[in-house]
Amino acid sequence: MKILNDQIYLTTGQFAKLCQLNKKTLFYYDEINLFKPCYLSENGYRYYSIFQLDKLSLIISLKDLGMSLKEIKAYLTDSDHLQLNRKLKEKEAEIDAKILQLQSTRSFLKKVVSNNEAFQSHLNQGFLIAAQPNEYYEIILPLEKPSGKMMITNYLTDGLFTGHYIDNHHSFLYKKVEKSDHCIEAGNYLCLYFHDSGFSVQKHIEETKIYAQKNALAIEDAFFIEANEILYSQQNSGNITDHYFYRLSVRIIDKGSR
Amino acid sequence: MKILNDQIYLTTGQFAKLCQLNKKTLFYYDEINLFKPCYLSENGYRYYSIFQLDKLSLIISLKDLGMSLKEIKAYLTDSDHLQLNRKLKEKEAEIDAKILQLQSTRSFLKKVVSNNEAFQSHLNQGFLIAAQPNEYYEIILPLEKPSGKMMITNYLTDGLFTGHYIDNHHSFLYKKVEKSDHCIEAGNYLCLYFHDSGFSVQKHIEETKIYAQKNALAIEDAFFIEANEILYSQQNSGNITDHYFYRLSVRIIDKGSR
DNA sequence: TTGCTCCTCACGTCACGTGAGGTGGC
DNA sequence: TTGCTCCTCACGTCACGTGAGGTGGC
Repeated sequence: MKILNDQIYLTTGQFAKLCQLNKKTLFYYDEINLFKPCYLSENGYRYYSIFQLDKLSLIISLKDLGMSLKEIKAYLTDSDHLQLNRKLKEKEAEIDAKILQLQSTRSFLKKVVSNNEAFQSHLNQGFLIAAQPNEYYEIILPLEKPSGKMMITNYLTDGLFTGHYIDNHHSFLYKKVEKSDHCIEAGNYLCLYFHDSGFSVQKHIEETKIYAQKNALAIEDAFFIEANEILYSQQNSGNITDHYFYRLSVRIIDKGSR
Repeated sequence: MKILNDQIYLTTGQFAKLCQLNKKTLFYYDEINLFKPCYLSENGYRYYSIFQLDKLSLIISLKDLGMSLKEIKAYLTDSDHLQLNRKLKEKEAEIDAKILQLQSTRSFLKKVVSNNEAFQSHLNQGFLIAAQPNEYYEIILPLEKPSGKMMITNYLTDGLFTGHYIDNHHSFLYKKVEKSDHCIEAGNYLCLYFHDSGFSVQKHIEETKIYAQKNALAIEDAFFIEANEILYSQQNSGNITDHYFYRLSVRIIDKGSR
């Protein structure tokens, strides 16, 4: 710390500690002319003023919002002042979008956990009957015409959980969405959690039909197959594989409605 | 696209497009054994299954939350399943903290803009009288004992706007905070926006006193000096300097209360 | 004087991105 | 066949982080 003309100056180390930054970060910002000490002594020591904190705070905030240091520099050295204000106001809208994004990430993580828990408790336990609420899906890839264009463009940020629909006439891949015209109707479902290669799915469908008949359960002919690759690859880390944990489910026809 | 045993496989390029990722990112994830194609053909072509999307989605989500790929790999290959679920639940709490952080960043940007606008319209326009609401501050560095420990530890995420308080008996640096014991009392303030080195602050205080006397304004003896380095360095990009744009303000004593 | 801090320089690292150069399926 | 896509390999880049080795102020 140094006092000169009634002003306080901090060394690189002190200033870095104040900001919770690594000293080398300040060296780097100095080197690329993004943020320089306000005073340089004759022996080469860098001195920062506390009044510089707001600017650094702005730099770090913009960096955390995903801007590159080059962009930030362009922002802060733009000679048009009004533009800086305008751009900062735009950033406020961007932050709102990021918050929505984070909220959707949170709900995704929640679903991953509950899906994992379902697989962990039911895998290889045979058939079970489970109530399910309405769920919605969109078709992403009709298996009938594999040459067709794919319909989704932004799966990662947009949708959660993919499945394979099979009935007597159709076969397609779907992804679950919040709301759509296609509905997986609420009701009781006959479910089977199993581990296999996708290639024996048809065999499990046949087994399910037999089981239903033996137990006098009337089932629809629409089968939903969903996979959990997260848990599977956890147990078989890193290896290339086309085997997964699957859940097969088919709706039990409500006797009252017949 | 390739169909094998009723399963659809996508090439690296197709899968990358589906996920809005760069192909090279998938190559890299393969190389570090984080996320591998489920099938590798004899000629070395990578094939991905749509069922792998959920796992990639999880990886990208965790990456966006700031985790390194190494950490994520450790997460996903931990043989203890329950731990994965527990860790993911922890992440949900982290997301809430991030949302709060983003909200405070947004309010910081707002303040930066309105502060800039004030400086832009009032700089070098002479004295003006402005009404101010209550504001609060904490003392961060008493100038009397520069050897003392600094009191703030996390300025960047925590506080906004630094200033210099001067009256007949004290001189210290403060930062503004949401709420504290120290208050800059609401009222009308005599303000001067000027550009200078910090070193002539005393001169401007004297000028202000003279101006007040001439105009029959009773003022307190507590002067608040705040700097705007963001706008200043915008005009003088990259150069080392200890000059800033300053605002000096002093409260006008309410005549009615005398 | 001792220990701490400052500096520069060179190299490492993380997570990719960018061509070059060659092969291969519709 | 043409054009598009696939691959590997090597190198570049961004934003630092990590020592090495030497100086300098309380």
